[in-house]
Amino acid sequence: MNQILNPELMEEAAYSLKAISQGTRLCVISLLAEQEEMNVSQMMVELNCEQSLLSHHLTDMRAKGILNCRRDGKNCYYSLKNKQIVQIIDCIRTCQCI
Amino acid sequence: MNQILNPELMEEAAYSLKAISQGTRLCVISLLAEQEEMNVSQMMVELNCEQSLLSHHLTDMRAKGILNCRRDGKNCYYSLKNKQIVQIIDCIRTCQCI
DNA sequence: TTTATATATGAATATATGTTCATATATTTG
DNA sequence: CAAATATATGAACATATATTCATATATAAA
Repeated sequence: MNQILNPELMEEAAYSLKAISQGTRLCVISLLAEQEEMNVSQMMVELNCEQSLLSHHLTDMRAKGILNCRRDGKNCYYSLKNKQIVQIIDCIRTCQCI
Repeated sequence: MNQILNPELMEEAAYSLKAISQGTRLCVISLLAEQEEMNVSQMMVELNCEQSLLSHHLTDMRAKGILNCRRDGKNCYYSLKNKQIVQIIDCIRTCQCI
Protein backbone atom coordinates (compact mmCIF):
# COMPACT_ATOMS: atom_id res chain seq x y z
CA MET A 1 0.00 0.00 0.00
CA ASN A 2 0.99 3.55 -0.73
CA GLN A 3 3.13 4.67 2.21
CA ILE A 4 3.10 8.29 1.28
CA LEU A 5 -0.60 8.63 2.03
CA ASN A 6 -0.34 6.97 5.42
CA PRO A 7 -1.89 9.54 7.79
CA GLU A 8 0.40 8.64 10.68
CA LEU A 9 3.48 9.18 8.55
CA MET A 10 2.06 12.48 7.41
CA GLU A 11 1.49 13.52 11.02
CA GLU A 12 5.10 12.71 11.83
CA ALA A 13 6.29 14.66 8.83
CA ALA A 14 4.10 17.58 9.88
CA TYR A 15 5.59 17.45 13.37
CA SER A 16 9.09 17.85 11.98
CA LEU A 17 8.07 20.45 9.44
CA LYS A 18 6.44 22.57 12.15
CA ALA A 19 9.70 22.50 14.06
CA ILE A 20 11.45 24.32 11.21
CA SER A 21 8.67 26.47 9.71
CA GLN A 22 9.74 29.77 11.20
CA GLY A 23 12.07 32.46 9.88
CA THR A 24 14.70 32.39 12.61
CA ARG A 25 14.71 28.60 12.67
CA LEU A 26 15.34 28.40 8.94
CA CYS A 27 18.17 30.90 9.40
CA VAL A 28 19.67 28.66 12.07
CA ILE A 29 19.53 25.74 9.68
CA SER A 30 21.15 27.79 6.93
CA LEU A 31 23.92 28.89 9.24
CA LEU A 32 24.62 25.35 10.34
CA ALA A 33 24.61 24.18 6.76
CA GLU A 34 27.50 26.53 6.07
CA GLN A 35 29.32 26.03 9.30
CA GLU A 36 29.30 22.56 10.85
CA GLU A 37 28.67 23.86 14.35
CA MET A 38 28.21 27.17 16.06
CA ASN A 39 27.66 28.32 19.62
CA VAL A 40 24.71 30.37 20.85
CA SER A 41 26.62 33.63 21.23
CA GLN A 42 27.87 33.46 17.67
CA MET A 43 24.38 32.76 16.41
CA MET A 44 22.94 35.66 18.40
CA VAL A 45 25.27 37.97 16.49
CA GLU A 46 24.77 36.38 13.08
CA LEU A 47 20.99 36.30 13.40
CA ASN A 48 20.62 39.46 15.46
CA CYS A 49 18.38 37.51 17.78
CA GLU A 50 17.86 38.00 21.49
CA GLN A 51 19.43 35.39 23.79
CA SER A 52 16.36 33.95 25.43
CA LEU A 53 14.35 33.78 22.23
CA LEU A 54 17.15 32.05 20.36
CA SER A 55 17.63 29.65 23.24
CA HIS A 56 13.95 28.71 23.19
CA HIS A 57 14.13 28.03 19.46
CA LEU A 58 17.30 25.96 19.79
CA THR A 59 16.02 23.97 22.74
CA ASP A 60 12.82 23.14 20.92
CA MET A 61 14.53 22.22 17.66
CA ARG A 62 16.82 19.97 19.64
CA ALA A 63 13.93 18.35 21.48
CA LYS A 64 12.27 17.67 18.14
CA GLY A 65 15.30 15.99 16.63
CA ILE A 66 16.49 18.70 14.27
CA LEU A 67 19.62 19.78 16.13
CA ASN A 68 22.43 18.30 18.20
CA CYS A 69 24.10 20.12 21.04
CA ARG A 70 27.53 19.75 22.60
CA ARG A 71 28.81 21.73 25.53
CA ASP A 72 32.40 22.90 25.63
CA GLY A 73 33.12 24.94 28.72
CA LYS A 74 30.76 27.85 28.94
CA ASN A 75 29.62 27.46 25.38
CA CYS A 76 27.07 25.22 23.72
CA TYR A 77 27.70 24.25 20.15
CA TYR A 78 24.76 23.33 18.00
CA SER A 79 24.85 21.37 14.76
CA LEU A 80 22.39 19.81 12.34
CA LYS A 81 21.36 16.30 13.23
CA ASN A 82 20.85 15.64 9.56
CA LYS A 83 22.35 17.89 6.94
CA GLN A 84 19.83 16.85 4.34
CA ILE A 85 17.28 19.05 6.06
CA VAL A 86 18.81 21.97 4.17
CA GLN A 87 17.33 20.55 0.98
CA ILE A 88 13.91 21.57 2.22
CA ILE A 89 14.84 25.21 2.01
CA ASP A 90 16.10 24.77 -1.54
CA CYS A 91 13.00 22.82 -2.44
CA ILE A 92 10.60 25.46 -1.13
CA ARG A 93 12.51 28.19 -2.89
CA THR A 94 12.48 26.27 -6.15
CA CYS A 95 8.76 25.70 -5.84
CA GLN A 96 8.10 29.39 -5.27
CA CYS A 97 10.09 30.52 -8.29
CA ILE A 98 8.72 28.26 -10.98
CA MET B 1 26.39 37.49 -0.66
CA ASN B 2 24.96 34.27 0.60
CA GLN B 3 21.31 34.20 -0.46
CA ILE B 4 20.37 31.31 1.70
CA LEU B 5 20.87 33.28 4.89
CA ASN B 6 18.82 36.23 3.72
CA PRO B 7 16.23 36.67 6.50
CA GLU B 8 13.52 37.87 4.14
CA LEU B 9 13.89 34.81 1.96
CA MET B 10 13.76 32.64 5.04
CA GLU B 11 10.56 34.37 6.13
CA GLU B 12 9.04 33.64 2.74
CA ALA B 13 10.11 30.05 2.92
CA ALA B 14 8.65 29.79 6.42
CA TYR B 15 5.37 31.22 5.14
CA SER B 16 5.08 28.48 2.53
CA LEU B 17 6.26 25.76 4.89
CA LYS B 18 3.62 26.73 7.46
CA ALA B 19 0.99 26.36 4.77
CA ILE B 20 1.83 22.67 4.43
CA SER B 21 3.00 21.69 7.94
CA GLN B 22 -0.15 19.90 9.01
CA GLY B 23 -1.17 16.27 8.71
CA THR B 24 -4.27 16.69 6.57
CA ARG B 25 -2.54 19.18 4.32
CA LEU B 26 0.36 16.83 3.68
CA CYS B 27 -2.18 14.13 2.87
CA VAL B 28 -3.81 16.45 0.34
CA ILE B 29 -0.43 17.02 -1.27
CA SER B 30 0.24 13.29 -1.39
CA LEU B 31 -3.14 12.63 -2.97
CA LEU B 32 -2.57 15.27 -5.61
CA ALA B 33 0.89 13.92 -6.30
CA GLU B 34 -0.69 10.61 -7.27
CA GLN B 35 -3.69 11.98 -9.02
CA GLU B 36 -3.26 15.17 -11.04
CA GLU B 37 -6.49 16.69 -9.77
CA MET B 38 -9.29 15.76 -7.42
CA ASN B 39 -12.51 17.37 -6.30
CA VAL B 40 -13.45 18.14 -2.71
CA SER B 41 -15.98 15.32 -2.32
CA GLN B 42 -13.46 12.74 -3.46
CA MET B 43 -10.91 14.11 -1.05
CA MET B 44 -13.39 14.06 1.83
CA VAL B 45 -13.76 10.33 1.30
CA GLU B 46 -10.07 9.59 0.76
CA LEU B 47 -8.99 11.60 3.76
CA ASN B 48 -12.00 10.95 5.92
CA CYS B 49 -12.20 14.64 6.60
CA GLU B 50 -15.24 16.77 7.33
CA GLN B 51 -16.41 19.08 4.52
CA SER B 52 -15.95 22.46 6.16
CA LEU B 53 -12.60 21.63 7.69
CA LEU B 54 -11.23 20.32 4.40
CA SER B 55 -12.57 23.37 2.60
CA HIS B 56 -10.80 25.69 5.04
CA HIS B 57 -7.52 23.85 4.48
CA LEU B 58 -7.92 23.90 0.71
CA THR B 59 -8.90 27.56 0.58
CA ASP B 60 -5.93 28.53 2.68
CA MET B 61 -3.45 26.41 0.73
CA ARG B 62 -4.77 27.96 -2.44
CA ALA B 63 -4.48 31.48 -1.03
CA LYS B 64 -0.88 30.73 -0.09
CA GLY B 65 0.06 29.52 -3.54
CA ILE B 66 0.27 25.78 -2.93
CA LEU B 67 -2.84 24.69 -4.83
CA ASN B 68 -4.78 25.53 -7.94
CA CYS B 69 -8.51 25.26 -8.23
CA ARG B 70 -10.79 24.79 -11.21
CA ARG B 71 -14.55 24.62 -11.09
CA ASP B 72 -16.43 22.20 -13.30
CA GLY B 73 -20.15 22.38 -12.70
CA LYS B 74 -20.91 21.71 -9.07
CA ASN B 75 -17.43 20.40 -8.40
CA CYS B 76 -14.16 22.09 -7.63
CA TYR B 77 -11.03 20.31 -8.73
CA TYR B 78 -7.83 21.03 -6.88
CA SER B 79 -4.33 20.37 -8.12
CA LEU B 80 -0.75 21.13 -7.06
CA LYS B 81 0.54 24.44 -8.29
CA ASN B 82 4.01 22.95 -8.28
CA LYS B 83 4.54 19.22 -8.18
CA GLN B 84 8.01 19.56 -6.75
CA ILE B 85 6.45 20.33 -3.40
CA VAL B 86 6.07 16.58 -2.93
CA GLN B 87 9.83 16.32 -2.59
CA ILE B 88 9.54 18.00 0.78
CA ILE B 89 7.66 15.05 2.18
CA ASP B 90 10.29 12.65 0.88
CA CYS B 91 13.02 14.87 2.23
CA ILE B 92 11.57 15.06 5.73
CA ARG B 93 11.02 11.33 5.79
CA THR B 94 14.59 10.68 4.67
CA CYS B 95 15.89 13.01 7.35
CA GLN B 96 13.93 11.23 10.05
CA CYS B 97 15.16 7.77 9.11
CA ILE B 98 18.88 8.34 8.92
C1' DT C 1 34.83 31.62 46.85
C1' DT C 2 33.01 35.70 44.77
C1' DT C 3 32.23 37.52 40.13
C1' DA C 4 31.51 37.33 35.27
C1' DT C 5 29.99 34.90 31.21
C1' DA C 6 27.14 31.65 28.52
C1' DT C 7 23.04 29.40 28.23
C1' DA C 8 18.51 27.48 29.85
C1' DT C 9 14.07 27.72 31.96
C1' DG C 10 9.41 29.14 33.44
C1' DA C 11 5.60 32.15 33.65
C1' DA C 12 2.97 35.56 31.31
C1' DT C 13 1.30 37.24 27.28
C1' DA C 14 0.37 37.96 22.32
C1' DT C 15 -0.59 35.96 18.15
C1' DA C 16 -1.50 32.32 14.89
C1' DT C 17 -3.58 27.96 13.68
C1' DG C 18 -7.03 24.26 13.73
C1' DT C 19 -11.73 22.91 14.47
C1' DT C 20 -16.73 23.17 14.69
C1' DC C 21 -21.11 24.83 13.59
C1' DA C 22 -24.39 27.38 11.19
C1' DT C 23 -25.24 29.49 7.04
C1' DA C 24 -24.28 31.33 2.35
C1' DT C 25 -23.41 30.71 -2.58
C1' DA C 26 -23.13 28.36 -7.02
C1' DT C 27 -24.69 24.97 -10.01
C1' DT C 28 -27.59 21.36 -11.64
C1' DT C 29 -31.86 18.81 -11.97
C1' DG C 30 -36.79 17.95 -11.59
C1' DC D 1 -38.55 28.19 -10.13
C1' DA D 2 -38.03 24.86 -6.10
C1' DA D 3 -35.16 21.33 -4.36
C1' DA D 4 -30.83 18.94 -4.14
C1' DT D 5 -25.87 18.81 -4.29
C1' DA D 6 -21.13 20.68 -3.91
C1' DT D 7 -18.39 23.90 -1.91
C1' DA D 8 -17.16 28.26 0.66
C1' DT D 9 -17.42 31.46 4.39
C1' DG D 10 -17.63 33.63 9.00
C1' DA D 11 -17.90 33.62 13.85
C1' DA D 12 -16.70 31.31 18.04
C1' DC D 13 -13.74 28.67 20.36
C1' DA D 14 -9.71 25.64 21.57
C1' DT D 15 -5.09 24.89 21.13
C1' DA D 16 -0.41 25.77 19.64
C1' DT D 17 3.39 28.83 18.73
C1' DA D 18 6.26 32.96 19.31
C1' DT D 19 7.96 36.49 22.27
C1' DT D 20 9.37 38.86 26.46
C1' DC D 21 11.00 39.23 30.98
C1' DA D 22 12.88 37.70 35.15
C1' DT D 23 15.59 34.32 37.07
C1' DA D 24 18.15 29.91 37.39
C1' DT D 25 22.15 27.03 36.33
C1' DA D 26 26.75 25.79 34.72
C1' DT D 27 31.36 26.93 33.96
C1' DA D 28 35.40 29.72 34.10
C1' DA D 29 38.26 33.33 35.81
C1' DA D 30 39.82 36.63 39.24
